Amino acid sequence: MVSALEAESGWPLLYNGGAGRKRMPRLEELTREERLHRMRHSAAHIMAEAVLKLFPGAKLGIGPPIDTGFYYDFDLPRPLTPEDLPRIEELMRERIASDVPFLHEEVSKEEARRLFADQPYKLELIEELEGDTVSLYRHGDFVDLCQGPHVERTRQVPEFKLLSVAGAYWRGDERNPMLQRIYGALFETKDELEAYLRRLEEAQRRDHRRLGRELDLFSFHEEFGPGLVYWHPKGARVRAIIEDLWRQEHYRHGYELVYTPHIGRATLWETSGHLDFYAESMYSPMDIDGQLYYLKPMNCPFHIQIYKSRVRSYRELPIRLAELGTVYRYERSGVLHGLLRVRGFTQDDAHIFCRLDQVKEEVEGCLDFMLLFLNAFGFREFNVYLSTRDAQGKYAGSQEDWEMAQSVLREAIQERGLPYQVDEGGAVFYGPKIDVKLIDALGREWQCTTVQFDFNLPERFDMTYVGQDGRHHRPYMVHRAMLGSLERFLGVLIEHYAGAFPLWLAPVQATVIPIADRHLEYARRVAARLREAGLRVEVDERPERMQAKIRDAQLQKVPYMLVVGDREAAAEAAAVRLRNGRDLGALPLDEIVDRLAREAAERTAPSPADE
RNA sequence: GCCGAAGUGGCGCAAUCGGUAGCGCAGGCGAUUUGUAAUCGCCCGGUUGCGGGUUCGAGUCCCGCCUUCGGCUCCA
Repeated sequence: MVSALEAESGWPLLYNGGAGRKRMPRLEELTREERLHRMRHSAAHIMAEAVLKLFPGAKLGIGPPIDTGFYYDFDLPRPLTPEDLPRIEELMRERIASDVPFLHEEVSKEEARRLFADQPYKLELIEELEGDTVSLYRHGDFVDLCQGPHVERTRQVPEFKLLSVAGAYWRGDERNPMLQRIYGALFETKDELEAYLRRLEEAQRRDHRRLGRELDLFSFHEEFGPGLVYWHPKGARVRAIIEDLWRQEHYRHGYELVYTPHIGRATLWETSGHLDFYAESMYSPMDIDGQLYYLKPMNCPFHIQIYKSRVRSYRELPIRLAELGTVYRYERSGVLHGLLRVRGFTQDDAHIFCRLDQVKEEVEGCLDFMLLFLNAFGFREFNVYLSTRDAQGKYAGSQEDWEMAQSVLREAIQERGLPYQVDEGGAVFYGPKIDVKLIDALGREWQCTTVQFDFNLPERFDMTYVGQDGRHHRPYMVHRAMLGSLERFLGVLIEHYAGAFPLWLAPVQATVIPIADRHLEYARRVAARLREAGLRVEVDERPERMQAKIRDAQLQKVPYMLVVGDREAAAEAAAVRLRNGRDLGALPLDEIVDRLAREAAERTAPSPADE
């Protein structure tokens, strides 16, 4: 039986073949998400068809939609090069223009095996599918194992662009063969696609690796060790400002700061269990007087020693120990990425040891502290992930403790009105955790804050406190980092601000620009006045033209340029120019000092648009 | 670690078919003393990532290694 609509359009509008057929909803009846999903998925099929045309022997992997487009994985006789992409795009456009329908069918597994006889990856998928039949989608001569749904006709696939070729393991498992993945971007309208491509370019422009060099913030010296950061004076300045604030705020929030060694004997790491479950990330030991010492990948065992240095009473809990602790971890060479993934980094680490009745308040304290602190850097939006245990895994700690901890974490998130997702089974074996990802100016997510329960280490190190009842009790332990690591956080900040740090963070807050040599002396006096007010000021004394000095200060993203010539010197003033190009004209020196000092003290975090 | 691409003065790039490694910026020196995004001239600077090989001759071709970039995997 053919419906009127089907008869009219000339192709079967079937969504589910066989029993329970229903009409495939028209695109305009769907939500934007559903439409995009179909369009991207269909584009992936069309791309697979094109690749198959160019490489008749190609073996197909999978080709799903993703949140900016689609990809498809192929096993090909030769490596793809970027030059192949336009050719594939061309074939795709031809197919889209031909406007053939997407047809859905259900066939028996047996038939599917025949159909995909020369497609080993598809055969593998067929075997793993449940039921006796499998679902196929066909357009033109191309057929793919696929649940769908798809668009009705190829012409409904809108603007797209193939972006890149990359390697990808079959089914994401590194023991499997490496396939070639083609990524494409696809949006409903040309404007949206272009906006997305512009955003990619913008991200490149903000790349912290590039800005780090241009603004003289940090460097890497690969020949002497990849993944190891060298902070230059200006980058170190920004870091020091953050660290100072961090220390100050920790004291204010009831933390005690500690310093611990960078190495510890093997026995420490045996007790902590790191040599069993974390050895892959640890560097080879060094022999000191016949004893093996390891560089620390974590600070926790050291903080535990401080806790254990004497008997603890329930009265002293909670004990909150915080440290900017530098750790070293082996990361596989292919994963290093600027400041965002390094081999040596400084965690803004803290460990809270407390009683059961204090757990909730402590977790809430962590979240509130985090919100307060990250707000100072202009981060207002966060995505929160709650990782819980699942039924299968092996976990340290009792069932009751886990339930307590998970509900405490959940309530803390909910009470703060933070949007969150639960990652069931995402917990590490020693306890449930909250991960907070901040959202930067480009809408990207960055993992920074983490709050983790630990039911393992207190046990392993036999930590105790003496309770009101005079008996020994096991304290609860919470690991917590707010910024994650200073290296990563600085990398995120650089990209967030596109290098244009707000005044309070800017390594150089103002550059005084004398117009001619005869203004040098006055320029120095201006700088001295500002420095007295605690501001970071430089005088550009180079024998350059004023225009060149302005340009350089601008490129260095210095917030304030203070131009001084005859008129300003006579009036005890400076002509104020902002890095966004705005010219405030000449202002009295007193007013400038007040204005800058106030702005710096307020730690305002203006939107990166000020750049 | 795996797949692909790449590595040429500090930075960004060029060099035909294998035939004398160039340019801009930065840097140094000199001149200029300037009013809101680059003043002019001169000069210095490279064993072409490292090691082998092919060749009369290698930045260019071949092999190995290192590193970076884009992904994958990993991220206790």
